[in-house]
Amino acid sequence: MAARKTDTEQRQDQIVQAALDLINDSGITGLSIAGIAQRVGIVPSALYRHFSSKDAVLDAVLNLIKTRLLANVYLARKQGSDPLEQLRLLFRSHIAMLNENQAIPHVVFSDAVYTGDPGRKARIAHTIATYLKEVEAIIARGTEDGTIRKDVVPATAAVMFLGMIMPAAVLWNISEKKFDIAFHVETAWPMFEHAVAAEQKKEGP
Amino acid sequence: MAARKTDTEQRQDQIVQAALDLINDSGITGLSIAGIAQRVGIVPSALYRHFSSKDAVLDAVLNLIKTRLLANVYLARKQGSDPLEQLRLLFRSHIAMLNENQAIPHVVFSDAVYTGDPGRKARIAHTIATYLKEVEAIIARGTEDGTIRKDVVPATAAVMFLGMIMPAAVLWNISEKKFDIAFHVETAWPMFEHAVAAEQKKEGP
DNA sequence: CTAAGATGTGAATTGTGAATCACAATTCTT
DNA sequence: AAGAATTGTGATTCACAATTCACATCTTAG
Repeated sequence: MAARKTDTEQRQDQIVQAALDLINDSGITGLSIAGIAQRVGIVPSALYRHFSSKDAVLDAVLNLIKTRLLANVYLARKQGSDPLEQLRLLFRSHIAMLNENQAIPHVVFSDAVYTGDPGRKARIAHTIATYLKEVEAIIARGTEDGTIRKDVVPATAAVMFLGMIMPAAVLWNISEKKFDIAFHVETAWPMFEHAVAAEQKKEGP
Repeated sequence: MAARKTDTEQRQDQIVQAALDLINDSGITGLSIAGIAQRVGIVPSALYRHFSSKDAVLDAVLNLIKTRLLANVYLARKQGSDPLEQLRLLFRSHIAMLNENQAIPHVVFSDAVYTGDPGRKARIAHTIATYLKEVEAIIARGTEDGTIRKDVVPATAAVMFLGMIMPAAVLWNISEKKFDIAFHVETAWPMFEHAVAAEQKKEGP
């Protein structure tokens, strides 16, 4: 049954990914060294060859999440032609991300993350703050180029942007996937646009 | 050191309140039989005279939260003259509630709540759904009496209403209370109003 | 090929927190 | 006030999960 020996670097990646998957399935509560090890195909004690502690694994997971979140932002910024379009893309991709990455709300909202290293809470706060700053910057650019109304407060609009995603994630998760997320995306965006856009887009002929 | 003997009913109230307080302070993770007992002033094993298990305590806490949430809605509905005003009042009181009741987001978001009784998740889902239905009903009344635009989808608007509160709660909590929640209330509401109201309120002369 | 280093394994250790139980102290009933 | 019922206590059990450790096995540099 001996597992094939593998580079620490690869193992670390496998472990972090397994941890993320495990959180997706069973939440933070279900995150155990044994569970991770099983998914990776090694024995629990072997995991300590690659991470010094469970906390260290959790930190690595948080880093991965941070990376993915920000990658999303950069992609949207690159692909969208104007600020409003960039936000729309970000909104859609972020929602699409929920399927595979329920772990994000699980980890970010759960206080299980806070016990242990006290610096971790600060680091999560920093990640969220960074994400919000990015959104805020997009909005600020929108107020400058006229796509977004001048009286919109970028910081607040950024929080409300998050407010389209966060409740949707929670509802979708808590309702056993019964919450109609596609409908939400279609109807929430026009509302948000109405709240911030300088002029409404006309539809039809 | 023997604690004074007290009616089970009173003790149950004390225990639920202590549990709620404990969650406020230390999150779901910090919720322990020992911790609750200490706050109540009894010994851990004594708690089992009043609740059959930790799960039973948690269920009682959820009930308390449900009651408080809905009480908020009924009060706002009673005091507000028109639907939009009712929403504004609900928003403010809900935010004000955050100080004492951080436990609500803690409990709702934490998956610690889901492990154990599988019916609990459903019950939480039901509570949130009920809350949303109430908000939705207010909005629907608004579209009828003309305070809210006809093209606003009540269900979506209700989720976005929640979206003003939920991220604020999380940010406030995660930033060690540094998030400027008063500012958020002042600036988010006009945005929401702009998104749904039939006409903007005029300011100044 | 072989020794050193890296990785994997199973058993044992430790800590934690929920739950149980026999017994003690109190409150209540009559 | 005596006995029953209720509530409180301390010791203890139980399950579970993280971590450590001595030893086994693989990989690779030389």
